[in-house]
Amino acid sequence: MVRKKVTIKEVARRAGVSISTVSRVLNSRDNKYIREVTRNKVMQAVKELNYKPDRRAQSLRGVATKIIGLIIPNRLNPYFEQVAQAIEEVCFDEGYGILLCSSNNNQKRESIYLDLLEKQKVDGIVISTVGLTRERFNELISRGIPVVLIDEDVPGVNAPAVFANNYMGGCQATQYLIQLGHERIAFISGPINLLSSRERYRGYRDTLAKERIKVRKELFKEGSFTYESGYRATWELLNERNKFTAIFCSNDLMAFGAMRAIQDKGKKVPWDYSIVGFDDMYFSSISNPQLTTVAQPVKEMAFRAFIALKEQIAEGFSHEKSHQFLDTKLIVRESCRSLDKTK
Amino acid sequence: MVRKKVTIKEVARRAGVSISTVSRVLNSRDNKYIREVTRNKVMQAVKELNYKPDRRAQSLRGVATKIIGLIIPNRLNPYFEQVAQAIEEVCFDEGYGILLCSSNNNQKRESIYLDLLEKQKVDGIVISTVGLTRERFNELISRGIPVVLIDEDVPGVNAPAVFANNYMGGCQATQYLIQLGHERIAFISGPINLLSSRERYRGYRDTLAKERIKVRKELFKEGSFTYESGYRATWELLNERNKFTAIFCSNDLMAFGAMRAIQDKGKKVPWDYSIVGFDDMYFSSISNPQLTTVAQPVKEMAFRAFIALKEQIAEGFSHEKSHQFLDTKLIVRESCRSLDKTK
DNA sequence: AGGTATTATAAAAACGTTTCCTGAAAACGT
DNA sequence: ACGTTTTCAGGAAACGTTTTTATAATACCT
Repeated sequence: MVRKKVTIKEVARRAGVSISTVSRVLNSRDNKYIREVTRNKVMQAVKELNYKPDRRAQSLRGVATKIIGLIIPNRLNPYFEQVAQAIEEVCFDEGYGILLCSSNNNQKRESIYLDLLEKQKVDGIVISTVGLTRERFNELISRGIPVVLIDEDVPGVNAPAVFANNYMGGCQATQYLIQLGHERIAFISGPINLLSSRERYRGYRDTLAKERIKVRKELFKEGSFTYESGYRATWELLNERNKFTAIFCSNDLMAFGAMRAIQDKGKKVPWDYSIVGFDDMYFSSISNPQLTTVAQPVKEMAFRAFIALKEQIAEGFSHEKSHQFLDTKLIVRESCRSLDKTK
Repeated sequence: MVRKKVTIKEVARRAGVSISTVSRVLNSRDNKYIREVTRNKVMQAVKELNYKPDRRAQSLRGVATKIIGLIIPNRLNPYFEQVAQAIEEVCFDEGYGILLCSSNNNQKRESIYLDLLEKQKVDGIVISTVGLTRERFNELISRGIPVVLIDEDVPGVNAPAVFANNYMGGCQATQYLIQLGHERIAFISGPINLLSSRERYRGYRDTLAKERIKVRKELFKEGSFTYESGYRATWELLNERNKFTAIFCSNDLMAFGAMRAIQDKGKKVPWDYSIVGFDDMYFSSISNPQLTTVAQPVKEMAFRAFIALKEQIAEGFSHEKSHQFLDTKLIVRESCRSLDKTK
């Protein structure tokens, strides 16, 4: 039952022609030097045998692997799924496969995956890191592997990077809340070792300051981008009986945790507390209530990341550091209400 | 800046030893025929050069690729994400990489991905198909590629398969609803061309019949496993003014659509209508209300699928058809209520 | 000391491609 | 008829490994 593997040699034999001829027919750049009849014989044989060139062998000879590696921090967070999906979409069109790796927010694991991708000789890597060092990346890059950073920056890395303008998003959410009449706005942050977290927070602070609202540190909680951490942070906030009317959560998952905590306390969103999230993952549009949130331009990010990667692959690693910040956008849905009495 | 690629040859030269010696040291099965001092020299060189064997070259010589392909229908449905995550988990431990492909419920695309995986010479494929033919799979298998079916069966395919006992799940959900006092239970199905859909429906019918409750065909709707289709089906149900008190949705995503439709009609879950879903995806536990649903043993399925794949890889394709049905489990949460007056 | 095991290393073949180099045949110009 | 291009196809090297085979060096036996 184990049929013989069909190689280019088989094809050649069947077509009564040499290996090199088969190859030349297939990589038909210059098939002007091939007789129509030969071409047909070969194609015929290829078809009959259902021959598919072995990518490993091809790539050994220097052709691209047509695989890229994608490393994301977390599968449970649908936001990264969206990133992955978007990247897959653009890869599919170009015949690229994706070696998908989720680091589970674990640096060790991320590093192991990096090794795996290197061994597999992927054409390039796009990564949303959870905090690997500049050195680790530059080392990789110096070994000739194209890398592009997405979503999370690592200052000093010699690679293009594309992310959402997290600062802008922080501003937008805060501004919106203020505009609705909120002044006591709690902030639940992501891990502060991540630049993206800090940027969102900076947006929040600056906007508050701009509007001459005091930044209260008792209204700040650090979470870890998980549902549970959002729940916990909100629960604490609620128990500490600090006065606040709104929470700005650094991502949607935590926002859901916050909503649940509020509900478990017998309060209602948005009547008692307004919530805004960050990411705009799919569930934010179908949850109850639907979540007002800051959307990241995921598709655009994925597209740009892929382009940047291809550029590097093609140009033999020019590695000019090009950072691209993409605009975020506030998506107003149901989880916030206006405090304006007149309304 | 483009440093020379480090190959086994470099290592050999640096260690002052032949290529074969390096290889033998590394694949140290029989390194009893290697002098301690040589071993050290080689290891030293490997370390200094940070040498990592090229997987393409290795696998050309017959070693495993250490990549498996995973094809799922749909990225938007977190259920499949969970499957993917579970499989990734077991792969990671064994050093396998996963080429993740989502077919987007498109057979053409699924087939293209199958080709891609074949070209990449993955060690095996686990696939949740959206309806490719028996022939397509058997052809693939006859070419020596281990395949295991997961989640959705294709009768007549010469490969092991593992899925949840969908029939059982259908029974459990229906039984539960009946037990709560519901008799008019609507059913929103997945695509009926999928066996898993039909099995769930069969469970529903049989349970109704067993309890001597009439199966009303006006309470049946076919959806497509998407949120939108669940919304639409429910909306129709509601507009047709058929009397019913509960809906059994063939997956959670449609259940969310149903809940929204009900809410948009000004009704409440579970007060006006009880809902039960199928899959138990992550969001079902954090939604509002939390969804009562039939859980599939995703981790167990993934584990078994991987084991089955490895067996095939190791045993050179025995291909005895081994179907494994795993038990489903009803997870009671907040989306159903009892109609029992006394309660 | 001479022969044979044993141990340690190197050389070479193979995996499936692509591509460079070479050469034959046809076409062309005179 | 002969030389020169042009068109077509095959041979062989190369990619980076592993593995088989061969060879060299040592140890062991008598």
